[in-house]
Amino acid sequence: MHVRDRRVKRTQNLLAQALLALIAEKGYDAITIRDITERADIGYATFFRHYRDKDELLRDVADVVINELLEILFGQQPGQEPAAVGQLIFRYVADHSAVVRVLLGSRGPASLVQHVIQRGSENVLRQNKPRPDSPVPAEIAAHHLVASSIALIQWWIEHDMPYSPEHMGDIYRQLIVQPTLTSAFITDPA
Amino acid sequence: MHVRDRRVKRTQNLLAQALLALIAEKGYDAITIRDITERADIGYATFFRHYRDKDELLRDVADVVINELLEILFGQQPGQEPAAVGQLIFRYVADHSAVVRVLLGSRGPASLVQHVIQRGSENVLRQNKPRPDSPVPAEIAAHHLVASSIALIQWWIEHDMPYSPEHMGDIYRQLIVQPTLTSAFITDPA
DNA sequence: TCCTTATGATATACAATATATCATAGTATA
DNA sequence: TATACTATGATATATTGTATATCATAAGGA
Repeated sequence: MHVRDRRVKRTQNLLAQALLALIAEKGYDAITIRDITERADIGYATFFRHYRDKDELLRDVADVVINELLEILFGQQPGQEPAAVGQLIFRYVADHSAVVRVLLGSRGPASLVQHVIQRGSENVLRQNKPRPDSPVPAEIAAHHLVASSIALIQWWIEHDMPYSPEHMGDIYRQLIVQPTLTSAFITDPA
Repeated sequence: MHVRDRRVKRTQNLLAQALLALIAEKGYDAITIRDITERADIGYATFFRHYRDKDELLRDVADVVINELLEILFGQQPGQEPAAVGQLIFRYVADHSAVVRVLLGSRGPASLVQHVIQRGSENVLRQNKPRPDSPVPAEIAAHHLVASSIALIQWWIEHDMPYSPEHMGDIYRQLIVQPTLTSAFITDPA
């Protein structure tokens, strides 16, 4: 597989850049393929010579970022200090925040989940007293609590609920509630 | 505000039921408004007399579930045992799994995030040894690790990165890595 | 240079959204 | 129960966006 035709590379690059710019401007759903091709200054029909639809283009753009992040997370030799990985992740995100923001910025019905997390977090903050000396801000802890609860529910549902609600309640407490409360909130002695 | 016109109630109910059924059949994106109205046996134009678009109908359906879940989580008197809340959540989800599955079932670009979580989880499982006696299954722990990492990144990005990568690395370790590793995996003594 | 192929411009078929109109049937309320 | 109200169904239509085909031209690879 030699070097691709320069024209193909150029076109796909222009389309990718145009998509990212447009998402930042008006969100993914509102974008038409004509929007993309006009912004990229590319013929409309040319789009379909490269991608079946918008989603396929987005996937192509995302793959680059995904692979780099996975490389950071798991590309290192085993036995290396895993303590620094956290910093590496957030440094990478900071360096590529424009793209990451676009890829994580959910909208449409997906923003429903975001809405739930938002409302849930506010409730958590309202009903818990933050621990003053904690390095974990209460706002982050609340967001973490709700977001990972939803993720856990999501896993359970998508795997057809293989464990009982009681068992899941245990997991939920051990993996999410207990660590979050002890590290960021003042636990109420019942 | 008296009781609404029975016809309105009936129409909106039929539309909601039709939407849920169709999502389960072929996914949200593939559904057209004509699909919904035909399934509901409702005139096409009638849809727009109630909702601006598909998303508005979905939001309407979702609000019911969201409010019930928040009620379970935060509707109780303070000072009550918070240990049982986990069970309550998962019991509720089990009882309403059809709807919850639909609402959490991400689509379009949102499914990109799901894809990343999937790939990330596989890597975590590959590179860590599960603790045999843990009540937390390795598969769940891996999913939790990756999903809540992404959620944390999402919070950071959406709040314009108010803390340094080093600080976020600390939070990440304390809130996510350390609890997950100690409860489900055999920690490698460096 | 010569052959290949990607692109631009254009036309067209098609699907889906969104709105308007009007007769009819179902509802609320006095 | 009679009356005024309004939601609905059926239909037509304008508009927008997708997807594909064709052909001349320009750019690229060997």
